[in-house]
Amino acid sequence: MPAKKNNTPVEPTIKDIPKLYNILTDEEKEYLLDNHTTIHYKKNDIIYQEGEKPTGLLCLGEGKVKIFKEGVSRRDQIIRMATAPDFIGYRALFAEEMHIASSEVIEPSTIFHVPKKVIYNLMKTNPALSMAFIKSFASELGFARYRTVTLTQKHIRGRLAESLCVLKDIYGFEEDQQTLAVYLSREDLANFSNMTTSNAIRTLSSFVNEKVLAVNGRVIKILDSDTLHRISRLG
Amino acid sequence: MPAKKNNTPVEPTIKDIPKLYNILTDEEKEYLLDNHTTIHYKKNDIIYQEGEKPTGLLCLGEGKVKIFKEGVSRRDQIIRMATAPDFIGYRALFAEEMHIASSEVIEPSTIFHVPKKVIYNLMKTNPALSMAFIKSFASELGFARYRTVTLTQKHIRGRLAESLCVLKDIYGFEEDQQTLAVYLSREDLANFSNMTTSNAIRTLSSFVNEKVLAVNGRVIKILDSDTLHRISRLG
DNA sequence: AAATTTGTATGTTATATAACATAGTTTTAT
DNA sequence: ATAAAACTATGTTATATAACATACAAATTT
Repeated sequence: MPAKKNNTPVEPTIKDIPKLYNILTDEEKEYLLDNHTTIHYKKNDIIYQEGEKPTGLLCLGEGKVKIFKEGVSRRDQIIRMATAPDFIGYRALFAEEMHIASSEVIEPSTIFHVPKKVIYNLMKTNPALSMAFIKSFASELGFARYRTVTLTQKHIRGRLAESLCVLKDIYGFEEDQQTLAVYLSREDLANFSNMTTSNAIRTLSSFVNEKVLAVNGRVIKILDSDTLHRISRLG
Repeated sequence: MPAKKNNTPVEPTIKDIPKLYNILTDEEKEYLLDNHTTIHYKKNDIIYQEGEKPTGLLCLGEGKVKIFKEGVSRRDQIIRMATAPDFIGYRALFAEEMHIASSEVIEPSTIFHVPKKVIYNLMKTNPALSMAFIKSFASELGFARYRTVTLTQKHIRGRLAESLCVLKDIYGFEEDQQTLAVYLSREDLANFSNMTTSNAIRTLSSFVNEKVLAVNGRVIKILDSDTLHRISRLG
């Protein structure tokens, strides 16, 4: 196993997905441990693609992935940024539909694949597990609706500011408590904020001029969090 | 009980919510029948408002309601149009959050209120019920994401055309197989399509000129469904 | 190391749509 | 019945943002 540059000490296991593992009985835990596979992905790998059929529950044990939908005229829209220990691709699984979005790795990731049959069996015996998925769905749906309104109604500055706040909530800061702990291209930032890449670059630059951010390549420091939130709030 | 002008013959009961009632055991059915209330609403009534705390599961037994979020600058956005026998307000219930949207009656409606405790008890004993909610959530989340992309990326004509197609899917046609079986103000149509009222009126007029629609007040006839779908698809 | 590709930066122009204005029409309230 | 309010219609103007263009920088490939 290669040495890690970050401070994650050990290889993650499916035990690191608490909202799945922790609510199981000992017997169920054993069943899960015996019936899942671990897959490692490197940056830019595609985990699944729009139109494919889900085969099981995917749990992000480590890493960062983006989930995006192909837009009307080839302009992608990032609908979700996931982090460990999130479930991914489970909407299509439970809806019994094809994936309506694709999933691409942003940072080297470890994924646990629990076959559909296995997860359904667990849900039959454990009501708390179903409840956990219901909770996940309810909160994702809330977020999706909130975003629909803001992405359609806020102006560019508000949208980008909001996206940065959301990224901060999801990934947090590095040790300096300023640097966003996710490193996206301007294009990804644009696709997450519903704007063109040019406008993401431009707006980022004006935030730097206004001393709200400091930007160096993909490294974004939030210097004035209050102002950033205010810009986001006012639209 | 007043005579009905439409062909719904009888007062609905909670037995008319199949995805809830039909999956229960006899014992559970009795428990549900004994532990819910029926509320009648008239047009323009508010069922619940953004910020309120849900107290139970609401099932729309009859009628039509709109669910909308207050936008950034007082511009409402209709995020869902519901019809019997839909669940409403259940996202906030299961997320254990305040409502993030408001619900207003479009057509006289009958709603069954199942106290939170009761629905949770039923879910504990009946895994199929949880599964039904998971399915509901998964399909709503899919729709929400699809709409986020189209409302942000399609042009006005495409957005309005899509909204009309969606309304057709939800409410269907009247007996003539042409007239949309829901009668919305231009403002509601606009708020459902992410545009100003003026632009909804204007675009509706151009669809009439193009013989795609026939419009008389709030009565909308879809004359050329293929073209309408094409306009929606091309954005 | 050179060449190619990909990403970033910034200026200019075009355009879709909001904002505003006015008026006619229908519905609701007094 | 009349007044008031809400809704619909259409024309004009303003503006936010996309589209396009060019250049430079960084990363990747040969």
